[in-house]
Amino acid sequence: MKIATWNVNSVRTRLVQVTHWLQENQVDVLCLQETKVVDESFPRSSFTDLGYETYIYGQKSYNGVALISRSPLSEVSMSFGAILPESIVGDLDEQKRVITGVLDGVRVVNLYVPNGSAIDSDKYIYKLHWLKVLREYLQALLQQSSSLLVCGDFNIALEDIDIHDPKNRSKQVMATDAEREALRNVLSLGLSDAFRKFTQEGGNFSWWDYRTGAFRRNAGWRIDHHYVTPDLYEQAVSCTIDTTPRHLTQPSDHTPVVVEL
DNA sequence: ATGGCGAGAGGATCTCGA
Repeated sequence: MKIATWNVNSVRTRLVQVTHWLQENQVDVLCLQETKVVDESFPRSSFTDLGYETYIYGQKSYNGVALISRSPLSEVSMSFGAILPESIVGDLDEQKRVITGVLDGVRVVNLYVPNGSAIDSDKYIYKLHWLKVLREYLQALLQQSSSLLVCGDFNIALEDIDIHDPKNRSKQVMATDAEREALRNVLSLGLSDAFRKFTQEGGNFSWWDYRTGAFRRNAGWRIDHHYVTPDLYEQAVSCTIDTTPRHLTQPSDHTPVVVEL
């Protein structure tokens, strides 16, 4: 089973690139983030024409996630509120960032973690709170299923080797101690980084800033991840970053990460 | 040290991303 995660930065702008990639890379589930489109306007037929099922959860202009699956998924749900009580979720579901479904006994969770903007901003506080609620959400899912694959754009580089230039990282959003601690607290549920089963070296990134020629310089960050429970970690046979789409003209600033179980 | 680029909304120039 192959699962891919890709923040496409607008599914409509990237539609040709995404469908082409899907034809070249026969993944079972493609997890999209930042689709940036309401459900009524999601380009479903481009995917159904290729034989894929679409499960979408979008909003106007911002955020939005989708599962593109070769086989029908079961137990599909969107939002924290589908699993957790309103008293815990509060208003977090106003931003569409969570979708999940089950394929062959594996629960796939597709996340678009908040960016956080800047330290000391309200959005940074929001991000840390969101990660606390994420832990509750995943804990609830783990009570239903022991095989969990949590992937997406986490907007966090967990280790210094996940950043091209880690100096000053303590002041940089996506790399602060508080963000890393919040993510490690999530992973303490029993989730491990599938990519690090196979690759220990730095210099492997999944996002490069559009500005300053960051991709040419490989000045990137590894912030798109596949975190899996021990059974799936054992089953994983590869986890790779496909930089091919990032070379295209008018690319997303992220590139796909693929895990094979 | 700062800003760089790109997308959406809307119809000039904002906000937002990371």
